[in-house]
Amino acid sequence: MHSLRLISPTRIPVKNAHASTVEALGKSIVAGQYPVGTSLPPEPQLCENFGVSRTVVRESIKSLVAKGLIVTGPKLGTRVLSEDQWNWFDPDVVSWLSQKRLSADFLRDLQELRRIVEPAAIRLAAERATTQELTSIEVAFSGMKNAVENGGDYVTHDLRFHQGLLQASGNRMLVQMSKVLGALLRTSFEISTAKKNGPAESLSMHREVLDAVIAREPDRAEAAILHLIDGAKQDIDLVLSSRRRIPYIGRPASPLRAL
Amino acid sequence: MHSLRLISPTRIPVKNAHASTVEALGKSIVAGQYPVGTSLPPEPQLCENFGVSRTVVRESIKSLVAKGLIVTGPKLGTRVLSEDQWNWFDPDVVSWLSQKRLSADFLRDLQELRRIVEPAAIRLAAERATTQELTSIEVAFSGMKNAVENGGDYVTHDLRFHQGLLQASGNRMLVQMSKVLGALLRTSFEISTAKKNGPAESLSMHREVLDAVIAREPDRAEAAILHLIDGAKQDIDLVLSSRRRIPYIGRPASPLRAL
DNA sequence: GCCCAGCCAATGGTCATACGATAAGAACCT
DNA sequence: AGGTTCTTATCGTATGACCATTGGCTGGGC
Repeated sequence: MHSLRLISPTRIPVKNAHASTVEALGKSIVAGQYPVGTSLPPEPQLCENFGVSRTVVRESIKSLVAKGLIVTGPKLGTRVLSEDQWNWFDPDVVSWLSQKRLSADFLRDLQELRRIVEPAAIRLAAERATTQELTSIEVAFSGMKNAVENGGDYVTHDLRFHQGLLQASGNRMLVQMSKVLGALLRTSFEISTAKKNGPAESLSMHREVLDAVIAREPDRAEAAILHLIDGAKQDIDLVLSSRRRIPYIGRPASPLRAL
Repeated sequence: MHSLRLISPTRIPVKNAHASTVEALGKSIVAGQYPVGTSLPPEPQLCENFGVSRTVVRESIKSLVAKGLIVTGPKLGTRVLSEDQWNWFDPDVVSWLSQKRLSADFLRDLQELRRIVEPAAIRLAAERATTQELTSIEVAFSGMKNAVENGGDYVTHDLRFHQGLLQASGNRMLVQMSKVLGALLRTSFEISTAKKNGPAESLSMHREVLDAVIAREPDRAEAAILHLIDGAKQDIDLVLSSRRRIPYIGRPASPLRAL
């Protein structure tokens, strides 16, 4: 049995039993493999499915309980809770959702949230951002600019830019949200990046946002970010309407690439 | 055996080993008993402290890991993560925070979040609330009114009122947030309720909010809720400034009662 | 004296087994 | 048919053993 473990040549994908079990179970649940209200297979069955001991299965289940996905109890088994009980701000849950169930609903909710949170956050940032935080955002912008001019990973720097803004709001709740919004941002960035001149076009808008924050002008900063957000919304809506439903998509890295 | 169940008037205190261990550990951590970066006592020690088996301790730890409070590793021990890694939207974490560490920072962040989220949510609610959702809010309002006139639990109905509004926004993220904002709402309600005529005064403001939503007038609804929120903020600020620091408070049910 | 390599032990990670506790559903009695 | 008891599947808890990882110690070499 031990020899099996040595077979895998790559080092990274080998996560410990607990982590991979949590991920596998979590993804199956958010993907809808076990409908809400039904029970997962009993523990011994799961042990067999995943090839791990009951200890690992149980600890994994406890992790998912902590994230609000399921409840457990003697005789009632491991029940999937209704979606509004899930912890929609847990980074893992959101990550699984955006990988396994990138539905129009989910994107709409996220888009709406972004339009609420980011403008408010940027107002705060324009008032309280430290020079250090501003520098960090400036660096992200340079990365974006460089990616446009010389080619490179635009999306990553774009993400850093927006997360830097939320960070600069100085509100821990908003910072936490940046982790969640990352899922949406990545998706919308990939859509708009796919458009011709997408990055080049958005680059100037980002510059405007950053300038306004540096100038400590909340109103201007808010207007600029709204401009950016609504542009992204248009891109997403366009894609969503062209395909009636986008229920389940498997590709982790770039879920909407196919569109 | 059945008779035993009838004895206890309160349902809560009887919890299983896992739940109470998670709660005890979680509260100690958010209370700052184990400073960020340090390690908790090793598992055998915790077993002894809580009088449970290693199984329970380990599963509890996994739950806290899932909430972002700690990380574990061989030889590392169980390390407390920095606060910005915590899941600030986990209902348990927020509940522990508001019970064990009701700091001015925490209240300020929550207050800020509320002022961002609730007005936006109410705009959405004014546009999309179903008659059923409106009825549920109306019921909550009746409860508040009744509490003012005949005495009773004002705060609970006040909470239902606001959570009903977020629910009516039709956005799952905002609904999730209502669970978190509950912590702030409860606190601020208790402060303003303590004021003379507090409830009576706020009752008419709530009426105004609800009327605007029913009339489907987002602008009016937003203005009304802002009025309400800023009133609450004043109350909180007043209390906070009268006492320079409110670092740690133990009373779970009504943390600021003493003020 | 300083630095690096290699060993060591502390601690979490995993496994196996046994038994207790609970509640859904069946069987039973009235 | 209705309620009550019983059965039993399933999770909850406990125990003991061993594996795996990693920080720190130890010792040797430069």
